[in-house]
Amino acid sequence: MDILWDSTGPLSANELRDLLLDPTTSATAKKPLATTTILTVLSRLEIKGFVSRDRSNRPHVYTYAMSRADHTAELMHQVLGTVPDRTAVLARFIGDVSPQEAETMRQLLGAAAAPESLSTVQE
Amino acid sequence: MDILWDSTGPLSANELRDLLLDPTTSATAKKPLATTTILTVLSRLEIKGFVSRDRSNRPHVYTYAMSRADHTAELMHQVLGTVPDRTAVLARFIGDVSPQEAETMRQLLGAAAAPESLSTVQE
DNA sequence: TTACTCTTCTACATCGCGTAGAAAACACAG
DNA sequence: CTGTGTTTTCTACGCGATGTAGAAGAGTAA
Repeated sequence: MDILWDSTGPLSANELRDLLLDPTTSATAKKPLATTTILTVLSRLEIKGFVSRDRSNRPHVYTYAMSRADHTAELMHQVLGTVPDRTAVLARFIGDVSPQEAETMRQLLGAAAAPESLSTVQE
Repeated sequence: MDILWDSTGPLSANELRDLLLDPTTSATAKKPLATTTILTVLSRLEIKGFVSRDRSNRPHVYTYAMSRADHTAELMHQVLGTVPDRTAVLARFIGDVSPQEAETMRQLLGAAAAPESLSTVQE
């Protein structure tokens, strides 16, 4: 569901529907969906704050409210937030990342060492 | 649901039921649940591999199959696995942890630097 | 064998989600 | 203005997961 959307930019329901048929943009080749289906889904996503829509022009165009990376990171934080012992979880988590990713994280952490430089890079 | 369980050790359904009433052990003060309810839930959790049960003695006792920390960490990995650009997500994720936690992670990463020392500490 | 405890089976309501039809709201050509 | 095609909203259905529990079956100690 989110998968469909998380890839592209501002789109109308019909454009989105077409993209879903296109194997180039949609990994899992889908069967055609009714436009209303798309609309419904988008509405629900809007309610949940995952997408924002521009109502000014008739074919409303929708945009994600949060980049996929942001959203996923938030999810991870949420998951992490469900436990009392965050450190233990982080230990397990880190124990399971690939060496490359560990390196990546080390760098990221090094960079964000000072609380001042919290300006996360916008992609 | 998991919340109820994730706190304690090997328990029987009835013990668990009682614990759920006890505000000491259960954060959100609940209303009494039927024992069968507990059993049902435990069975379902067993099917999903979240708990294991000892059938040898009559009041079967149940234990979590995975520590909460492990489970949560796994969840986080799962979430992370849903995206193509893991680095971006990690960047956001790390950008949002508290300085203390960042420090913790730095240490954890330092420790696990060499691929040999993958022996995650068992709690 | 009985009486009591524990477990399994079955069931029902609710919820989120994927899907879409019917109807309402629009917008533009005549 | 009015019809006609497009877009959006309302409503709905099926499905699977989940919370809840009663009825019935299995075990066990007396």
